[in-house]
Parts: sequence; C-alpha cells; structure tokens
Amino acid sequence: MSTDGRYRRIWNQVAIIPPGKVASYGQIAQLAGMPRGARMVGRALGRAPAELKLPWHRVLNAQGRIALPPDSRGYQRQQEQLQQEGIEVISGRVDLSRFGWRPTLDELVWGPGMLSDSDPGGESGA
DNA sequence: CGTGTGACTGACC
DNA sequence: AGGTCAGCCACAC
Repeated sequence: MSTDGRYRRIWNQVAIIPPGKVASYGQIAQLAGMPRGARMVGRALGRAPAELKLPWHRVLNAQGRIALPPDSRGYQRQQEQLQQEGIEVISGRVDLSRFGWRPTLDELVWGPGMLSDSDPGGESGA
C-alpha cells in the first residue's frame, strides 16, 4: 500500500462530507481505515490536488476547532467557507453536537467509491 | 538511516 | 478550562 493510496482514501472521505456538516481529522482517518491517522489527514489535505475541489474546510480537530494557525490565511478562509454553508463558527470553533457529520451506511457504501471509483490496483480485500 | 516536526488525539493532571 | 505526554506516520534534514 502506497502513501498515495492512503491519501486517496482520505480524499474520498473528505469529498463525501455533506455541505453544512463537519468532520474531525480523526473521524476521517477512521473512515479511511486509519484509526490513528489523524495527522496524516492533515498532511493529505495539504497534498490534495486543487482540481479535486475537496471541501477541506469541513475538517476540524476533535474539539471542533480550526486546526490552522489563527493568524493564517487558511484559517480565515476556512472559517468564512464554513459560515458560508450555514455552519455557526464562534471564535474558530464549531459545535460538533450540532454540525458534526454522522455518516450513514448509505453514504459509506454508496460514497465516491463504488462504480467509477478510481481503483487501478484494487485493494487486497473487501 | 536517525531525528525532529506537525492542518491530530486521547489520557492525565 | 488549560498544559503535558506519548502514540501516530509521512517528510525534511
């Protein structure tokens, strides 16, 4: 399994976060099959090709807080895009109990993967 | 190839 | 509520 392959699974998960909802790095990591890969999610987002148009702003830390440096450009952009979707952001923080994404079985099964999933190599299982 | 780092997290204090 | 620590793993040196 290549690093790129893991990143792709992460990107896939981020891509299916519905508008108006947010997920944590750890949550995305878990959905991607990497229970302790929270840090890798952040790295993957940084490496994500722009053309994927990933809703990266919907990814917050376990506290519902924006993980980027408060004085950074990305921080401001993320907060702005979240509010743009109707997500209430207070002091760079979102109430996960209200806006946290609760993935449904359908979303997990019928997500980006499925018919036209770009999976050249094919996983060794499933 | 060893070390330090970080868009993280959970456990402790 | 905040600070420290140890895991985590790809990456830069």
